[in-house]
Amino acid sequence: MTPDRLDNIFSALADPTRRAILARLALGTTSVTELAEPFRMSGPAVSKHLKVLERAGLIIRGREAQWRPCSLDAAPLKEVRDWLEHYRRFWETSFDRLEEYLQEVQTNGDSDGTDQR
Amino acid sequence: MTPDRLDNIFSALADPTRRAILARLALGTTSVTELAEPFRMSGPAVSKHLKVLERAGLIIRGREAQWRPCSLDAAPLKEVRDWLEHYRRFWETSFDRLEEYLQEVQTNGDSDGTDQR
DNA sequence: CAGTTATTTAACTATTTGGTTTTATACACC
DNA sequence: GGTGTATAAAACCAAATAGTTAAATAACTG
Repeated sequence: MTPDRLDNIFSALADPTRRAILARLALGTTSVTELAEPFRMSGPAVSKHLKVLERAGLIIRGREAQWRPCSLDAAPLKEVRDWLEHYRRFWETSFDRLEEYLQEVQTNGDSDGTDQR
Repeated sequence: MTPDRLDNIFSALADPTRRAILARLALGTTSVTELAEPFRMSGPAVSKHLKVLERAGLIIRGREAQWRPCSLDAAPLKEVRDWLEHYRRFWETSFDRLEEYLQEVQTNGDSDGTDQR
């Protein structure tokens, strides 16, 4: 609903480290240290990435002794899916005609540029 | 395939102005000036947003006299859709059990009475 | 209590981002 | 060629991002 939610979600996803963290969490809940292990990166750096993911609602953090286990929460991805849905027809049907149209616009010079369906 | 492609796509989508531009382009090809019109923002600012979208492959620019008409190219969104697909099961089936699990983790594992929400 | 482990916070730095204004380029029209 | 219009590039700035190291917090362990 709020536009900022998508901002947060997309920008959280715009980093390969964070996407890798999500991929790891898809295998199951785990600790920060274990999440950090595959990366050549300090602990605090990973901690910051987790904060970004948490702000986007993509992870949930528990508390278990001195560990803060992280779990995937894919609910925000549903919003992304819904947003994407608006554009599905563009990559499905009209792509070839779009290409044609651009070809025409680039060579020809008399349209008013408002083609669509 | 390359991880950087998704980086570019997601970060291009992480801005409300740019998503609004894509929404406008879904209605049809148009000029930079017309794209800029709804925003309280200078022309060069919009020009930069278009460059980001272009780098992500989300728009294609033609040339028609002194105009550079922009058109939507939704192909990169297909990659997003494919990436999302890996997580679909998480927002479909297992979400409730995830909630339960976290509930358990947060209340359990706390034998000396230190309480935390 | 002292020590160890897990994690976050603080302070700092370099780079990127999103905006500005001013200047340059490309084309159309007279 | 000179003028107006559409757009991009340059130069600049403030704020955000992604990383660092060092210190603080929180919990277990002996």
